[in-house]
Formats: sequence, C-alpha cells, structure tokens
Amino acid sequence: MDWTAEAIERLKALWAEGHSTAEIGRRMGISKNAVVGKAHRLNLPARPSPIRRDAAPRPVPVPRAPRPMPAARITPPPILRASPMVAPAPAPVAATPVVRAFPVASSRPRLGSRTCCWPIGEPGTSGFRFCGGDPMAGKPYCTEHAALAYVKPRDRREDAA
DNA sequence: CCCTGATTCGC
DNA sequence: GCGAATCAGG
Repeated sequence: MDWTAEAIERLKALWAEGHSTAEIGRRMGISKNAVVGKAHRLNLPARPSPIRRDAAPRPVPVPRAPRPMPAARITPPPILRASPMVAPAPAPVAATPVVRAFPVASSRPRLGSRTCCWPIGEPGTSGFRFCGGDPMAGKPYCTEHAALAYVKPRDRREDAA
C-alpha cells in the first residue's frame, strides 16, 4: 500500500466515521491488517478492542466460588415402594425408605413424554440427561433401567445381609 | 466458523 | 514503515 496523503486522509475519514477495520479495508481495497496497522501507527483513536492483553491478569480468575446449587438435588434414583432402603447403583441420594416413583419433575422428559426417565450423569452438569429410551408399559423406565429401579424384595432378602 | 481490533515481528 | 500472522474475545 502506498500511503499517500490522500490515502491517509481517506483512512482517517473512514476511521472517524466508525467503520470497522475490515470495512475500511474493503472500501480501500486493502486488508484490515493494513488498516489497523496504519491506524495504529498514525495513533488514530483506538476502538474498543474485543480482547484484553493486559489489565487484570488473573492467574486464577475464579477461586472456586462456592456454587449455590439448586436448593434440592435432583432426582434421587427411584426405588420401588415395597423395597425399603435398596438404592439402585447410580447416584444414591435420598435415603428415604419409601420414595414415590419419579421425582423427576423438572427436566426434559415431560410428564407425558413416554421416554425412559432414568437419570444419566451428574445432575447440574452439562452432560446430564435422561435415558430417553423406550419405557416399559406402565413404567417410567426402559427395561434396562427398570431392572435397576425395581428391586424384587425376594432377591434383596437373599443378598442383603 | 463468522466477526472484531491489537500486537508482534520479519521484511 | 509495512502488514501478514497471530492472538483473543464475542
């Protein structure tokens, strides 16, 4: 780029009009880098930069804010009414002896949505979801998860101490 | 992946 | 001095 006085004037004018560097570049047939480089060298008033290369260089920006966690943990995995204190493998949370079937009120599978409501992953984390598989007739869970959810009292008696 | 502007650095 | 490359945030 031949930075003639005219070219510089034009740059200043466009810059003053508030065009983006890329736009100025387009209008002048040069790259935005040329524009921003020249503008910088001319000490034209800097635009609000999207980035921050200095100021507040916080090495540990978030020293672990104790996160407030939604009042109640989600979804204690389900327990059959007739099986006192047998918690299914994943995420045993509430130890209430008798838990009504699915406390899963709040998320994706809406109440009528006929998909398996078995929770997968850690509640509150991005990966958290529900199984979503085909539920067994009359059950909120698919066959695999129903097997985990409903523990037969007989079986329990045998392997429970 | 698109945009933004700033800085770096070989030319 | 120049500007592509690179960075870094939205």
